[in-house]
Amino acid sequence: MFQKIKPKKISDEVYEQIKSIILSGKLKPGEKLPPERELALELGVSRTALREAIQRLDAQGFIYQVHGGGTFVKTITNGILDSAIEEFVKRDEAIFDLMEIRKILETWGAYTAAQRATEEEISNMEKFLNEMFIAKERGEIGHLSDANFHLAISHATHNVMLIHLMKNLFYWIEKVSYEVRSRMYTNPESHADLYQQHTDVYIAILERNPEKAYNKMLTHMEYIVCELNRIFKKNKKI
Amino acid sequence: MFQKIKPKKISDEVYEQIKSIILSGKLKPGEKLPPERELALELGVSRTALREAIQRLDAQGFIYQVHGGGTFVKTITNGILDSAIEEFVKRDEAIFDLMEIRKILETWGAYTAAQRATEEEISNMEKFLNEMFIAKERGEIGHLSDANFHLAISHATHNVMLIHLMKNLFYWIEKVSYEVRSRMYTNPESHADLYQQHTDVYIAILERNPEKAYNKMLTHMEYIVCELNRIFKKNKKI
DNA sequence: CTCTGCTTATTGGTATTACCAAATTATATA
DNA sequence: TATATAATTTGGTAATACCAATAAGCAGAG
Repeated sequence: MFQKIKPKKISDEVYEQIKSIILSGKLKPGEKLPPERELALELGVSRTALREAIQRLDAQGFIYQVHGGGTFVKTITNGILDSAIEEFVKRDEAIFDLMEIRKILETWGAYTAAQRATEEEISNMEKFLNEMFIAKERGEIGHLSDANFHLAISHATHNVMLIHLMKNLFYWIEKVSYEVRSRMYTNPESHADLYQQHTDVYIAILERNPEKAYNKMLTHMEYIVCELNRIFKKNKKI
Repeated sequence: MFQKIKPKKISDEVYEQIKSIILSGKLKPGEKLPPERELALELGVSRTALREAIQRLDAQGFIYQVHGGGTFVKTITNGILDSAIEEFVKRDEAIFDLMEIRKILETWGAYTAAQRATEEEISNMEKFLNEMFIAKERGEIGHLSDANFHLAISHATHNVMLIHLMKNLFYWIEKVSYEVRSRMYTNPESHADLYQQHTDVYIAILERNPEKAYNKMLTHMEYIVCELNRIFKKNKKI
């Protein structure tokens, strides 16, 4: 009934106004904003509050500033700059933290999928497995099918939290798959190894063998971590 | 041959330093940064330059500020969990899916904490364990200490992603603890059982026994799920 | 007329000081 | 022990000053 009142900072209001003007097209990419001192007067605020708004606009990729030159609207084709989670996952170290999380979630996921998967869900896994095979034969990377295969397994757990988690992590799962797969692009044997590992997981789920599914997924995850260690030339405790 | 020289603003350097500290896990979600005047002195910059850095960190989702209260590290994994959390809000039963995920994350967490915990982290766990004891003696519910104890274990894994995820889930962990504990409020024996389970986990970590820590946490989690089943009078596949 | 170098003006970046306002903590009182 | 009040802490904004990078204007040489 009652909404919590969140008082707005002056710099927040300035930020919203300038952002709105940019997004509406009134200020176009490359165009210059009025000089800070002038704009502050126009808005009826101090340079401090204006600059704080401008820092936020800068951080999110709307504008850029040239010392002594002026403040300009950025072209938005580059998109908004990375959020905190994107900055976080971008780092090599975070990939290993993510792999630790994935290992525990996805081994359990395989175990539980072997118990709970419907025929349709198993078919869905097979579909992505087939796509990986085709990609292998064609010399394609196949990272999208790989990530989708893992997502299909999480669906088969019927755990809505895991499904949401895996869906939201999908972009980074795909990225990891890409990193690993593009390195073994030229090595058909590794490609075949990877395909075999996914097949082993699939067969264990098909056989309704939870322990086997768990172990096969564990083997796969550890293989990925090894490859990542090789790629990043790092040693991380797992 | 020649690289374009991009001079760094002071506020950019401040931003990079604070960001790095957060991403590395040295500052954990919910933790407070030093007050601005103090931090500016420490960094040897003006409050103006510091605040400009802080606005950028805020804009990207690393930190948040409370007027009169302080500057705090934000949970970075909000985007990963928001849609899953919406499920709990909609359906009470979804809490069982959360418990499944907690079971696997926290058993691994206990295992890994037993391997990696520093003395300070173990002390921190003990602090919350003591608070639970005092709550038990005083006939208080003690759900906040309970949830903090679990969070402290996740801190000891040194997995930054898990730390943020567990902090995101803190409210729900606390809520589960409250539901379970307030039912056994009048039953001193159950209260003692719960305290004992937490103590067992703590001792296993103190003893640096990963397998034992894992098993004690598993026992604890299964106990909680049983209690929740009783409370919800529901039968859910585990 | 064009190019180069120098000077001046403009504009972003930071520092300092002061004060306001919201939250937190400490203290006094019922 | 609980509540109300006062004091302190801490973020938010304003004003002023000055530094530093860029842009624009101008003079002189070729």
